[in-house]
This record gives sequence, C-alpha cells and structure tokens, in this order.
Amino acid sequence: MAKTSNKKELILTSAYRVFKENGLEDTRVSQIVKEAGIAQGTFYLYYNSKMDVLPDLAQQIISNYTQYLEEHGDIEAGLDYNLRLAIDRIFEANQEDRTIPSIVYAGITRSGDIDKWDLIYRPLYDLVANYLEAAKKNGEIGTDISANYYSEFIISLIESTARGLILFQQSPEEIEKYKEELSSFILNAVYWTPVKVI
Amino acid sequence: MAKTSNKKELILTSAYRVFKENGLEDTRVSQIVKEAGIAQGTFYLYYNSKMDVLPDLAQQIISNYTQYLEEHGDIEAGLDYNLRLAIDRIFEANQEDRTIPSIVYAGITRSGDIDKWDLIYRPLYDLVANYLEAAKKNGEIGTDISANYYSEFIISLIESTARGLILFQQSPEEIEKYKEELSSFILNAVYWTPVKVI
Amino acid sequence: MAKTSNKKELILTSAYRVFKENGLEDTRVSQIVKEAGIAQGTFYLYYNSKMDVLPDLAQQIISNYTQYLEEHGDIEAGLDYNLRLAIDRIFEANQEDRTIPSIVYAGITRSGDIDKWDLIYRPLYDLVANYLEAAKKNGEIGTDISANYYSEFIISLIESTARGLILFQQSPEEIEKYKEELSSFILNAVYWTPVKVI
Amino acid sequence: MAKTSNKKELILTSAYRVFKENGLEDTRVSQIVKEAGIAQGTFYLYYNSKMDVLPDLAQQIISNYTQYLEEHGDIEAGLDYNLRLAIDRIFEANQEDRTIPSIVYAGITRSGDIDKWDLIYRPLYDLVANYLEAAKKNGEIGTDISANYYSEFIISLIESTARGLILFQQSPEEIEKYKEELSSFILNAVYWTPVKVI
DNA sequence: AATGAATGAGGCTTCATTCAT
DNA sequence: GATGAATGAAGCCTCATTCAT
Repeated sequence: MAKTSNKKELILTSAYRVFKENGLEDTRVSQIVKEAGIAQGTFYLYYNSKMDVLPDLAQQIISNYTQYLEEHGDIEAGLDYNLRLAIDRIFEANQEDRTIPSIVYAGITRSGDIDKWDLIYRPLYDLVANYLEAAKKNGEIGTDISANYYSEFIISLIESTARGLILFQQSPEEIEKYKEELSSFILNAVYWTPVKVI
Repeated sequence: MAKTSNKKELILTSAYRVFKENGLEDTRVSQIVKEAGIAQGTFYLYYNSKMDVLPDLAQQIISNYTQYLEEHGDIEAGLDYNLRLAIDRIFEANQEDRTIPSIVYAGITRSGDIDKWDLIYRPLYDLVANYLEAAKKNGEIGTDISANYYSEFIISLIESTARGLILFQQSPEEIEKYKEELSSFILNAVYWTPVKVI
Repeated sequence: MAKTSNKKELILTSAYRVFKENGLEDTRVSQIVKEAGIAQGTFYLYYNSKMDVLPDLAQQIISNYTQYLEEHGDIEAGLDYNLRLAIDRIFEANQEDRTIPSIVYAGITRSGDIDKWDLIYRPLYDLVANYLEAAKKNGEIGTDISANYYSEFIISLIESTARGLILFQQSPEEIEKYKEELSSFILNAVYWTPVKVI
Repeated sequence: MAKTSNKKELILTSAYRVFKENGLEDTRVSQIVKEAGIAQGTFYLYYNSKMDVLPDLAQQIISNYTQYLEEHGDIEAGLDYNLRLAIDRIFEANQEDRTIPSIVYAGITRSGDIDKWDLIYRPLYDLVANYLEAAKKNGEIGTDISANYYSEFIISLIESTARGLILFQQSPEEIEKYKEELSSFILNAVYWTPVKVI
C-alpha cells in the first residue's frame, strides 16, 4: 500500500523524457502516455494539459540543484568553492538537458499561483543565503551585503548565463572561460576575499 | 520613402498587441491579421508562422533599450548613473508589458540561427561594455574586469530580475528595494567606487 | 419492506435534479453519481446509460399528473372543473420544471418498446376518458364523441401548449389567457354545455 | 456570382439526410461533411455544432407545410377541406420522415432566441388563422372563437398527434381513424357546420 | 501583392464502461 | 452489491496553410 498512485510518477518521468526529446511545443500528450505505458485518459486524471506538468518538473529540477549542493557543498570550504560547485552543477545540468531553461521558465510562468515559484526556489535561495551568511561571519565577504537579495541575484545570474551558453552553443573552452568570469563577477559582488588559512 | 511594405509593419504592430493581450501560446494568426486589418493569406507573405515574428519583436524591444540609453545615458555622469538608467528602463518596460520576457526568450530560442541573438543583443552589450571601458579609464572601476563578459552578465541580471519581479508581482516599494540591491550588487561586482569630483 | 435497493431511488432523484439543471445533452453520468453520492460503477448496476433513466422519470412525471387528478378531481363537479384542474396542474409543473417536456419526449422516444409509452400514459388517458364518459352520461357533452381518441387529443394538446408557453416565455397574464382559450377550445371540441343545476 | 456560398446549402441538405438516416444523437459531423463532399473544417465556418443546424432544418420543414397549404389550399372549399389537407400533409411528412418531430422539437428548444420559433411558425399560424377568419365570415364556424389562439392549438395538436402515431407505429387503418377523429375534434372545437351550398 | 474561403490533418479531450478489489 | 481508478475509442474542432481569383 501507500502506492499513492504511481501513475503520476510515471507521467512525470515520461513527460520529462519526452519534453527533453522533442521540446515543449512539439511534445504531444499521446507521446507522454505512450512512453508512460498508461491510457490517454489517465493523463487527464492528473493534469489538465501537457503544460500543466511543467511546474512539477521545474520543482524537480530546482530541487535537484538544492539537493546536490546540500550533499556536496561544504560550508567550511569557503564561498568560492561552493559557488563554483553551484555554477558547475547548473551549467552541467543545462548542458546535458538543453530544455531545462524552457521547462523552468514556462513552468513558473504558467504556474497560476505565485507562491508556487517561491515554493520551488525558496530552498535553493535559502541555501545560498546560508552560504553568504556563513561567509559573512567568516570574514570572507562584506558584512553589509543582503544575503536574501544577493542569493536571488546569484542564482538568477548563473541560470541565465547557463541558458545563454546553450543558445550560443559555445565551445567547451568558452564555457570554461564564462565560468571563470561569472565566478569572479559574483565574488566581486560580495567583496569576497580569500579566507586566510593560518 | 522606403514604403517597405507597410503590411509588415502592420503585422508587427498587431502581433505585438495580440501577444501582449493573449500570451504567446494563445495567440492565433487569425487574431493578428484581424487586428492588422489584412487578409489571412497576407500574413504568410511576410512570416512563416506566428513564432516567426518573435525575433523581429525581440529586436525591437532590445533596440528600444539601446536607443533609450544612447539618448539618455551620459558617459560623463558616472557608471552608477548609467547603470541606474538601464535598470529603471528595463524594469519599467517589463512592468508595463509583462509579456516582454516571453517574447524575447522565445524569440531568441526559436530564432534558428544563433547569430540572430548576437545581432539583437550586440548593440546593447557593446553599449554597456563601452560604459565599463570608460569607467575603467575613469578610475571608477577595476581595470581587470572583462568588459565583454561583464556587460553580458549585467544585462542578463537586470532582465532576469525584472522578470522575476513581475512573476512575483512585487509591490512598488519592494521593486524599489530590488533596484537598490541590484544596483549595489552590480557595482560591487565591478569594484566600483564613486568618482571623485574635484 | 421492499428496500428495493434505495440506490436506484438515489439515482432517479439525482438524475432528475441534474437533468433539470443541465439539460439532457449536457448531463453526464459522472454528475448523476456524484450528486447521488454513489460510485460510478454502481450506476451501471441499474441503468445502461443516462438516457435509460428517462423512461422511469417520464413515468414519474406522468404518474404525478394522474395521481394529482385522482386526488383533486371531482367527477361530480363537471367536466369544465376537472379539465381546468388538469390544465392548471400540467401548466404549473411545466412552469416549475422546464425540462419536463424533454424528459417525457426523449423518455418515450428512446424507450425501446412502444408499450412503455402506453404503460406510462394509459392511466392518465383512462382517467380523462372516464371523465368524458361521465360527462356523456351526465349530458354535459355530446354522446357521439370518442372518449378514447379525444382523451389523447386533450392530453396532447395541454402538454404541447404548456411546452410552447415555456419556450415562448410568456407572461403570467398571457399564460392565463392561454389557459382560458385552451379550455374553451377543448370544451367546444366535446360539445360541452354547462350542466344544468335544477 | 451571387453564389452566396452554396456550402451552407450543401450542409443543410446533407445534414437533413444524415439526421433522417441516423437520428439526432447518432449523427456525426464527420458524416454530414462526407455526404456534403466538403471538408470537416468548412462545416464549422457555418455552424458551431451539428445541433446548431437544427433550427434551420426546422424552418425548412415548417415552411414546407406552409408552402404546401398555400399552393393546395382553397379558401373557397371550406374549412373542413383545408383542415384535412393540413392533417394529411403533416401526417404524411411525419410518416415519411420519422425524425421530423425531433428535428423540430430540438431545433426550437435549442434555438437560443425565442423569436426564432415565432419566425418559423408565424407564417403557418397566420395561414391557419386566415382560414379561420374566412370561415367565420363564411358562417362556417362560430364568430367568437379566437383565430390566433385556435390556430396555434390546431397546429400543435396535429403535430403532436402525428408524432404520437409514429411512436406507436400505428397501422394505416388506425392512422386513418385518427385522422377522422382528429378532424372532428378540431371542427367541433370551432363549432363548425357544413357550409350550405345553395 | 493581396485576398479569404476552404482545407484537412491530427491533437485534444471526454466520458461511458469496465473490473479488480 | 459497491467501489472508483483506469481505460481507450472516437468525435470534436481548431487553426496553420493554401490557392484560385
């Protein structure tokens, strides 16, 4: 028991695969259900349209970032390390699945209630804000920066840059360069100075 | 002179209005031509699909930014002034027309050739890069920052923040606060210090 | 005793309500069962389709007429009195529930076997025929009229006139006028003359 | 020119045929367009649904009655003659096309505006009312009957009786008997007496 | 170049019906 | 008998696109 109807799970997994394969516009509900191995009508028991699953997918994607950073981040390792971790992860995810920006973008835009977005991004924002607070205490960064606002800026910037690189189809070398510059841009923004290891 | 087929102009104007009204997905070619007062078939003389007009609209939107900054910006007035000008303008435009992010996003994403994006954004990037270079010379900002990369980051960040505020439907006060923080974030990122007026 | 499956009762009551609310075409089995508070599958234990309940509803409706006339009619009171009773009742019912004509119409049309109609209407026809026979004996009406045929005509006429008034959405005054004229039309048809009270 | 788009005509003709063949419920738009030899989408240029064509068909049917009576009726021939003509015609039409009652019934019920019904039936009502007025002048019938109300009753009665006979699937003999009785019922209702031929 | 009636492919969605529990 | 999640057939209807005028 507690199966809690795994149909929704199936739909989500399948939808993600199909969206990734065909893009948002060219995805058909019929493909999603075929991949999921369920009946066409079953889809509509859980979602009203293919676009209706996007918020759920967006949540998964962003949650993955958060989860990754929670697992691999190390507050002791310094802000630059953790920032680089975030950049690498987000760039990598976008590289691997070029439809991520569209899913997240559309998922949020279409999500009727605004709270949904907050719900999706809040954990990630909080995580980054925590890093910033720790760095403040640590003396790594300026104490007058606003962790809440800056965490949003940082995430936004990483995401939009990652998206841009995909659109531009930059070379691996160029991507590496962007990472460097982006990292420095953000660290500058928070007055970062290398933590002194005594 | 340059009648340049005012039909295309009509389509563009009409499409913008309809997209703004109904959103990208729910816009129909039939609505665009109705608003434009032209025949259904005429549309296809100029564009292949409704999405095909998005790059042109995106170009208009971004060009407006550039144009505005060229007209109102003042390289003598210091980077902070010009930055604030850009922030104000972009925020305002997004506030007034909440469909701008989608148009630009989709316009660029769907634009077959990547060069199109560069074509659209290059003048704006260059403009900001010029400000940065001037500020470097001016001693306002650090000389080791890369104007080319940073200009992209700056524009991206302003745009994505503006979009976020719309989705969140923030209050005017909150928006003002965001502008302040965003401005400081960016100025920090370039090591900005107030220019000394002697 | 005779619990006779109160589920069927529930379905009938619910179906009537939903038909009345949404009309025959726009009624869904899912709505009926929801209103009835029973499971979707339960419906099919008693009826094969939503249309399948119509004959039962029609029977209820027509039975109500018969029952009312049996209770309130008075064979001593003269044909005109009882006729007026029938007109009032049928008009009133149609006024109150504008979907009656459709239910009866469709209920009968779709009722596979023709005998069903007879089954539904026979008691009412017989009742009216009895009135006519009594009036014949009474000298109220001509003796050469055929009670069987005329009773059908009378009921048909009252029902179709009632329906027409609903479609036309006549005013209460106009409805009253119709009743008068209809009454006189029918009484004429049977050569009615006021019964002489000595 | 002045083709005035014969597509609508095609749809109407085809729809009638298909409705007659399959009944209202079991008719598919796809069948109508196939019979009409037009594209599926073309149908929706003229009607919103299959039910949407019913008012137009109802109008045709009722107009046919009127037209027939105008052509074959003879005001000089006495009310009984013309009444019988109407009965014969309406019975015959219903016999030949058993879907007529449903078309007319549904066509009128669904016709959004009430005026439509009046528009459809008015000419027929007026025609019968004219017969009644002529008969009044002629001394054939009572002068105190209301031509307007009675004409509606007469048409209603003929139509509903014709419909009933179809549902009952009466034998030709029985139908003939009904005609006789119906005719006498109506003539009684108007106090008809044979016109004296001197 | 402009028109707009006509096209028709095909995705969407419903909803009656089933059946394992 | 009762349940209701799941089914999937199939009709609806849109809407981009065409093409004769």
